[in-house]
Amino acid sequence: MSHPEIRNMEEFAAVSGISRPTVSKYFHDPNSVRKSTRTRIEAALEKYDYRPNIYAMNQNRKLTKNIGIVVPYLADPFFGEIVRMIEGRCIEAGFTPSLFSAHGDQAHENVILDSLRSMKPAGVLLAPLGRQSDKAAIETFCKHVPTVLFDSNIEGMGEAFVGSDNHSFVSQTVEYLSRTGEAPCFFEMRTPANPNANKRRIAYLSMMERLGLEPHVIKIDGTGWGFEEIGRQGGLKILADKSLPTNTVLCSNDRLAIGFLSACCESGVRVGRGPDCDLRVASHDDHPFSRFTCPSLTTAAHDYSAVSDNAVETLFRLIESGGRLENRAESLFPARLIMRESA
Amino acid sequence: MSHPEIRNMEEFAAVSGISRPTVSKYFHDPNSVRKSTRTRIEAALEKYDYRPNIYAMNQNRKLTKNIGIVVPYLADPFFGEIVRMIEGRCIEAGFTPSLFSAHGDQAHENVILDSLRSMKPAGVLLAPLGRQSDKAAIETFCKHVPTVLFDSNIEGMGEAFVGSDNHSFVSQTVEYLSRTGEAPCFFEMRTPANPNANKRRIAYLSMMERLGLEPHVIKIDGTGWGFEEIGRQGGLKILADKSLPTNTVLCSNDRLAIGFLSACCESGVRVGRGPDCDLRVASHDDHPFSRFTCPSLTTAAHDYSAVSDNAVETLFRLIESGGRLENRAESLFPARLIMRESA
DNA sequence: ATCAAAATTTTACTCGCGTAAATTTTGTTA
DNA sequence: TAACAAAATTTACGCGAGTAAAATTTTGAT
Repeated sequence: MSHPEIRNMEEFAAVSGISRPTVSKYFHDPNSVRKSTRTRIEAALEKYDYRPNIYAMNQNRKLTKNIGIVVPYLADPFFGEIVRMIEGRCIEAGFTPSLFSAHGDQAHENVILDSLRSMKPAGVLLAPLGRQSDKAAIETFCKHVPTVLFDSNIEGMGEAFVGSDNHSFVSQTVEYLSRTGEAPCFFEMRTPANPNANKRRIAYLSMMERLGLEPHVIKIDGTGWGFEEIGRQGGLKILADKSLPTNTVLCSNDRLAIGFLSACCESGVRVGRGPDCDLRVASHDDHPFSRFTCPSLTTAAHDYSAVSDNAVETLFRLIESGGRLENRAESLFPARLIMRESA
Repeated sequence: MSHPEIRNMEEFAAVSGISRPTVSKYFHDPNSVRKSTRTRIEAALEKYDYRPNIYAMNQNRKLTKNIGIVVPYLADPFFGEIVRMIEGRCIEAGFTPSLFSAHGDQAHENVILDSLRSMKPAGVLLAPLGRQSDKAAIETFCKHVPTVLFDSNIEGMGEAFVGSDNHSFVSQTVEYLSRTGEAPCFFEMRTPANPNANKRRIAYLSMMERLGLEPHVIKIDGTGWGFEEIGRQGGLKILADKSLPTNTVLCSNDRLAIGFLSACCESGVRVGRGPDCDLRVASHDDHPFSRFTCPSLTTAAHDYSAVSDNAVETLFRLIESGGRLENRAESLFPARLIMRESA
């Protein structure tokens, strides 16, 4: 343990018999000092458990080793999963990730961007709220901080976008559903929080047209980020109305589908592809809970790790090239159809 | 916008015609300077959008305005919910919350505690991994940083604990289940990640004894934080074995129950309290998804906001009293029985 | 108008570390 | 073993603020 308390790098350098700047070098890269020096520093570290003051460290640095991660809604385990992978990659690369959730609120997102700017991070991975985002605020932010957008794209903002290819999701589900049974209608929120929803609707319409099938889009009411409840209420309503045009429902995303399945259960509608079933339900995202619904949810899966890895790698490239890239690249990863019991 | 770029508080003070230390005071509390001064500073702020360097700010402060929030597993929306409430309270009170998730990993938890120490936070709200936690690391941490434990208690660590009263959860569910049908058996992981699980088992046993009923504890295998999958696998097994001693299953927590329900669905076991049902299933936590299971899950609910509010208030008291409290208080909040369709 | 108390502002010094430039050490070659 | 370039270390100075104590201004009562 530490007999005398070490207060700063000066004192630590003294007790380890090395000059302070050399100790400073050591903390930035242990391999940048002679082996004998390193050994002595590490011996002293054992005895005195000193750690540099991060505030003093970052004050005089042009670029910190911080990386900001911003997601729109952490109570959605989809983002929990993504964050876990992204944080891991950042730490491996020697960065310090800072996590923020807008919790579905625009004002909060702006506050986050604000405090993120003052952190002078090396870079930021931003999954914006989407429709609810304050575009001007995000644009200003991206001008000052090297930013890669992910999950949800906002045209022209950030130095790059990494996400999933919505067309790939929908084309696979629509193709599968219409090949194995009645063509699906499309179940979505009237005012989706997220631009991905719009792309999915468009993909549905174009896919149906290509297959020569008549599209049906069912728009349900509801605002906010409680998608399950919105899906459930919307589901209860259309099931009560018996207004479904087909026996196959394709939900825009898994969280809506989870709510819809709950409505089916409550309404006594049997979901599945068996002969005794009333309805087939499929969806998109491969939400962490989608395999535990009843019946388990047929869906199209994000390539979580490809998206995470690519987002992080893109950000690292961006940081290395000084915060700007020649052209704003959009990387879209294809989906993988996950066949389960619901369709 | 800003004609000349303002680089530091010195320059900003110059353009606003005030001395730098006064400007410094303003940023710590706008009401601590004369109104005329404030007006001039705010006018300058409009023109030059300057913001103090947080690293320089915190370097010379004995106490920062940061609050650390650590949870064991963010992909669990239970923690997403709690975090949302806690962050809100911290921001209201003028603190800056920093969020960390151990992602179910001890090494990661230790890394977090480590980097948290170097942030010199005013206080930390820590929901430890539990059984997987490195007790020594947590003890050391708590000696250096004012810490309030929440959700999952570790005897004697931190200056206080705030959580839910496990006995209240279990007594209500057991009482309800045994009053309205067969007495429940208790479904849990053989090696629970979390001390709450042990308290719940003990509460089950004592409650059953009090009611003069024979207890049955079913322990399923599995490790890690993928509780749903563990519950599902365990469920599939005992349903295949037909080894259930009663027609009523009380799961230790909702995530296990979600997996168990999925197993029931897959095995064709009808869950609910109706006459045509095979099994009743209930649980504890009121997980955000528990109302969307099929059938919806009867459970005992945490008082989310009471726990969040109390944890934050306790931490504020702790900070105000200089980091130590006379005695380590444990605040436990009772559960509320939520009757849904599954039991 | 006067003056002491209170509130505010300024002076002056500190904090802990980054970093360029100067210096010393190390390793290699002749 | 002398010479010398490369690597490592030290010297010396700066960063952007916090903060105690001194100086000043404002306030309020007479």
